Amino acid sequence: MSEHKVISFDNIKVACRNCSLTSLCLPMGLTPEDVDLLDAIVKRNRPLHRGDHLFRQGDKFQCIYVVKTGTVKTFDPGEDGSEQVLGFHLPGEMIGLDAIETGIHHCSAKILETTAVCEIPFTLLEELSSTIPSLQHQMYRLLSREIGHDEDMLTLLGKRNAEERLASFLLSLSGRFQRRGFSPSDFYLSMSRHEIGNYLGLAVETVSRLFTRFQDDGLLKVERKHVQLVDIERLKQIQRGDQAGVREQQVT
Amino acid sequence: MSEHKVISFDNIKVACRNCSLTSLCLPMGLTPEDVDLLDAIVKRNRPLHRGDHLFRQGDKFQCIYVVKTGTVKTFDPGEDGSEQVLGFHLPGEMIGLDAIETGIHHCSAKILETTAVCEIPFTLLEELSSTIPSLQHQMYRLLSREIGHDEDMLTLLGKRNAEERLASFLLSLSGRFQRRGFSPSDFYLSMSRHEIGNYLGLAVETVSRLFTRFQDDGLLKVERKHVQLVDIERLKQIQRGDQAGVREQQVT
DNA sequence: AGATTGCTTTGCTCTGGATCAAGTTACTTT
DNA sequence: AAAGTAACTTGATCCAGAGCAAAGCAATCT
Repeated sequence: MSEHKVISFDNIKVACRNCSLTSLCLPMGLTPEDVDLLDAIVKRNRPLHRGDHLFRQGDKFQCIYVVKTGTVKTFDPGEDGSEQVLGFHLPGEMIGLDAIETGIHHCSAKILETTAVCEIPFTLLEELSSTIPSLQHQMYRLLSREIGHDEDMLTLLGKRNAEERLASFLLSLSGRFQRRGFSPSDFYLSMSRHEIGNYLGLAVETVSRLFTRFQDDGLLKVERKHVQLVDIERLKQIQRGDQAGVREQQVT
Repeated sequence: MSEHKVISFDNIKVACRNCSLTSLCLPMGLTPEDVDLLDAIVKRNRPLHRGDHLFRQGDKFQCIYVVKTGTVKTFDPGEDGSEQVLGFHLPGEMIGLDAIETGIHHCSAKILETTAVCEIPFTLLEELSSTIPSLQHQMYRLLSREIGHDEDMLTLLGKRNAEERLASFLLSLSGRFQRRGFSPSDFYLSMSRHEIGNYLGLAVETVSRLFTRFQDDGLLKVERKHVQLVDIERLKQIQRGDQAGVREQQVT
């Protein structure tokens, strides 16, 4: 019964230069000719479905992936199966950069909702980047950004409490949606409470309780996967640990 | 009274090709000629002293640094001064990769003990790397390694308990010392208990207590900064959460 | 030598979140 | 529609590790 009748992406001949993600994943300063060269090595595949693996830890590293639509989660499965979620990847975000060093995928990547990805053979990308300085530059920037982002996460896990972590998480999503032209205050979560907790180093129950509490305090509205951020300012205060946090006591 | 009479490194004309760190920081597959080119852009400075800043968060990013001798700690000072230690860098390790993206240093770097560093102007390195494919490749690998390492830290902070974290930390140092030709089981800590705790997301007191407990259990000997790992095997068990942990109960 | 300062250790108490244990609600499948 | 299953919520309890306070020790200064 694969009569899914999904929109086939095969016939969509949108080159990189026309891709709506250009400003997110492509180097600024590439000439149209350069973009065509890059475009030529990018493979566009049929959409993947929830639960599919983009790759698994231990797989040979061949390609860098860029999310076009949908969401992908990356995680370290752990010897004993005690999965650690490493990230949730939205359209325009790259996946697989941690595999360059060893040539073996260091984490696994799983589709959270119907997703289309671009696939870029790394060897070709690398060759191309040595002939196009601005592409090389962009690659360095992307890798560097990833490092910076991971460092932010280290601070989150090392220093922030549960409230601050969830607030940060929601604000991060909010900002990323906004940059993609979606509402920063009204969106759907494509990951489960369990996955959020895992990502933030919290138990599912804690995440659930915090959602309830944030809602009771008028910071947001949640219903299942649907979130509406009502008071972003106060969420930002919580994020930076601005004392008082939720349950703002009336300061006399 | 700058009559420090420190060993001047100015007259040490050790080129990269002769540097003992070659296998750690230089690309495999660079021809001797390539190494000379790289060598030409590397600046070698006089040693820095405990407490000196290599750079501060917010500084303009100009150079990548490589530790030659000594130890450097990187950290995010945090708005409110609630420092988060991001890493301890031993000889052969690179610093500053997270600044490429924005051109502004994302974290600060401080010297923990008298340290010599090589300074590589990034713009020159970047240019050079586009003419030497194997150098470019090595740069990608180094950046990727950093990402992989940060991801490992995320798992450490997100999933491991205090014992597992300290064991991991000690084993990481042990391995890195070994690769540099030093004893893997007998070394000095150049960072304080406070800094270790901060790095591992633990309170100083917890770190101190764990050292005591590990010692009581015959895993290691500590005296101030001096550590001797006595039972590395058991430390590895603890690291991977191999149940029983310390206080191995007699299993009848 | 004695005093000052800054780590580090140790004991005691407290708490944020984990864990355990039921429910509850929403999808799927039949 | 009923039944099953997976995700989520909520309540109750517990505990690893934080925080506080007070020594203990080294290293430096006077």
